[in-house]
Amino acid sequence: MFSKSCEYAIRAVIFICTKNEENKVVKIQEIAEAIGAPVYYTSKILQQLCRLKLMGSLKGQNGGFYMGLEHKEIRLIDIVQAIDGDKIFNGCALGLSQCSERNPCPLHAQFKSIRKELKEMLESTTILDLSLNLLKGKTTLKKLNGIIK
Amino acid sequence: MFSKSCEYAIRAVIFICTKNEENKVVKIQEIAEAIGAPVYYTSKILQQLCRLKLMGSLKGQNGGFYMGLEHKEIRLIDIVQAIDGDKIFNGCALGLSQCSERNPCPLHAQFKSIRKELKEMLESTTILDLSLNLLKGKTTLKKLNGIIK
DNA sequence: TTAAATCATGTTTTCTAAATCGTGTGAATA
DNA sequence: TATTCACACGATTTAGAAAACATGATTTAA
Ligand code: FES
Ligand code: FES
Repeated sequence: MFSKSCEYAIRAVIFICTKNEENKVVKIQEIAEAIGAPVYYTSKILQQLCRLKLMGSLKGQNGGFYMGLEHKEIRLIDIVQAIDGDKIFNGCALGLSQCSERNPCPLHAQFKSIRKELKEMLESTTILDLSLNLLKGKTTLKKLNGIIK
Repeated sequence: MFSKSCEYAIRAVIFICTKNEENKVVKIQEIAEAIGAPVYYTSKILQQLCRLKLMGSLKGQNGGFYMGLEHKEIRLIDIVQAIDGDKIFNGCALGLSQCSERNPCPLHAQFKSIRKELKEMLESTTILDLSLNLLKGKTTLKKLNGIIK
């Protein structure tokens, strides 16, 4: 569904968003630990999001990543598009070079409604929503035993 | 969504099914050409399906692959599970080691309904259905220009 | 009976996503 | 101003999926 990079990205922004309640920046070490992802790899992904202004960063001592007021409206679809592009929206379910109404693959009709539902979900869900549930302890970013792999 | 192997598998079985109308076995060369996939790779995938009795094969001259009466009821879900396992049904959207109701990730609730719809689609769709539409020319397994990539 | 055709199987190579490394740059603080 | 901390960025390495190869086994037809 999503690439590994995209999964890490989503997990990371949700986590950072929970910390932002306290108006703090979060160090990459802490982020990576919290979401169970490789440190260097995670930092690469977050830098990409920073370039696209989907989040912010501060260098130097007391530096880190943050999601401020200007990022409160970021939605899942923004993260997914930033990392995975829009292949999940216009890619063919059977791998034809492109999905088209004009030349549909045998699965096109059935796939269409699923993709629509997925898209609507990604468009309507904000990172903030997800982070609030995480704060309330309703959801988790790690398995209880701590192993994510 | 699906692995490349799985995409090839689905395209192949649909194609073979159309030929079965004429009660013929189809050579791997013809199959690979028709679905725009690498010959050796495709044969490996089909052999896997044969072992699981999801299709049949004949060796020797005039040999090839076929889908007979005993395979008329094969559904998309059978192919997908044979090749990709059931990670698309019990894998977590955010890559946690496992999807669970007990310890849901932040996307679990939203993802659940989409996965349900996908599963129902795969369960209810037979390869035969898809092949009939292909025969009628309503759908295609290749882009018109022949390039699938 | 022999040769050609075709699937079966194990091994090797290639390609790309994923992960790591090394060095640079900016900011805080002493 | 010097030192240290933390992100930025390009380059490299690793791992696993995808693709190709080589050889074996089985059937048909000449
Ligand atoms: S053409 Fe395959 S999903 Fe649209
Ligand atoms: S726990 Fe992530 S989708 Fe169910």
